[in-house]
Amino acid sequence: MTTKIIADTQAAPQTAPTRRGRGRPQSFDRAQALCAAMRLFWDRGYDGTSFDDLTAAMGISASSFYNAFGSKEALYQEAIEAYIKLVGTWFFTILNAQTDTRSTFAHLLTTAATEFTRNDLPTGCMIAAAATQCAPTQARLRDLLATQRIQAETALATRLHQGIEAGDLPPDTAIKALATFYSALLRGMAVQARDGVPRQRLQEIARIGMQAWPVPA
Amino acid sequence: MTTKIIADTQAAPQTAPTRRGRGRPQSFDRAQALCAAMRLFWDRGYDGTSFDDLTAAMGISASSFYNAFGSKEALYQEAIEAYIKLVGTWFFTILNAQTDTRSTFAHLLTTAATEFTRNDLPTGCMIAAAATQCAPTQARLRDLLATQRIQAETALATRLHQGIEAGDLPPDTAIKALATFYSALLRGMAVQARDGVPRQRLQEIARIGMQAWPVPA
DNA sequence: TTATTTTTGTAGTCATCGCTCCATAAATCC
DNA sequence: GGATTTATGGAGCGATGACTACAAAAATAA
Repeated sequence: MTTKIIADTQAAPQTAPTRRGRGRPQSFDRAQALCAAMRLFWDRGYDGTSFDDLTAAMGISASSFYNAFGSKEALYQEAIEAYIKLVGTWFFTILNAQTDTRSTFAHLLTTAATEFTRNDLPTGCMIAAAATQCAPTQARLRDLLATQRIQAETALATRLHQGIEAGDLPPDTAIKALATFYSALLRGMAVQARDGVPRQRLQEIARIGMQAWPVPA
Repeated sequence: MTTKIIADTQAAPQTAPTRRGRGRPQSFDRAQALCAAMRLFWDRGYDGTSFDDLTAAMGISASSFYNAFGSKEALYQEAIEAYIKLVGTWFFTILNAQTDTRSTFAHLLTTAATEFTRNDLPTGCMIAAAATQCAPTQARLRDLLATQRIQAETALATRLHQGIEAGDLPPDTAIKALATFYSALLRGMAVQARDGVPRQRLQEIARIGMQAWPVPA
């Protein structure tokens, strides 16, 4: 149901320009199948999602799966990208909005509280705490996730830097530390959300988190 | 090496009163084997740790394994308990120390920064972000971990309540919210630690986290 | 129509998973 | 010593994991 919400709104334009090649046409909507896989990975993690789970949720056979996505790991990578592009839009939208830095971060935290507790999607964040503990054979996966987390944190730091340039923040603000702090808080909120903490309590975390905002000297 | 540090210091007294029963005696140190399993689970998670990994690290055979621990899941539960008892001591020690509430929480955060980045143990926390994404068949495990996380948060709330009674905190302090906030922050710090964030940066998070401490009205 | 290209359905394959069976070893109790 | 009890070693089991082989199907190109 909600797979459709995302797939329809965002993937439709991608589905349209499907070049009609030479062979037999695909019998399924690739974007929709990817979205179903994303939701499954999001909810159960990489190890917790079996091949059969995936093909069942995507509604395709094993051969179609490998023909279209290559491998379980490749699909996971695509699912992460899809998550960032389709679900994580709010994060980058807020960071790029034309508001003062403090308001931007306040908005980021409160929106995280609502986004992490949507009832039409799995709770929490697909990336925030994923693959932090895994087998050595899955080092590639762990590094992939860690890299995504670092990128999000870097985006926070970049926005703080812009804040200094705009005069929103004192020039001697410890940007990196502040970015790491809010990054950690967001990840913690994601874990809470997965444990079933209700939206209102996450909003409280957001409120208190903004108390740590640096005061002008 | 560090397995011994923990096993020797804490498990020795437990090893001593091993009742010499009737049958053939165990050929291995149960506490030490449990500690080895704990470290493995801590580093790789439940799914990421295979049965063969465990028996190899514990230095025992499959039959000894099942005779002594019952099953992989039962061992994991024991490993969690051992973690709390052996590794997580600092948490409860600090909460029970006779200092003012603010200093207690500051100490908690800075100690977390150091404990999460010990070089003789896996980084981060074994419980903080474990099993938040897993298969439906592992619901028992996920609930176990979530319960442990809730208990830690409850311990924080209890300490805050004592702070009000001691006059450290205003009576109208939002205890639950504050506990949830610091709980989330600690979990986020644990994820950072597993991503390789150095101790100094975690200390920065701790410092900023204390800026959110409620100011007396 | 025929050839070519790509996808699909079905039926497997091979490795690993957690776990078990059972005869034997090593202790205590009588 | 003999009986009893508990632990160990070694071989193997059934289920599930991700993945593959191959022929048939469905499109386009010549």
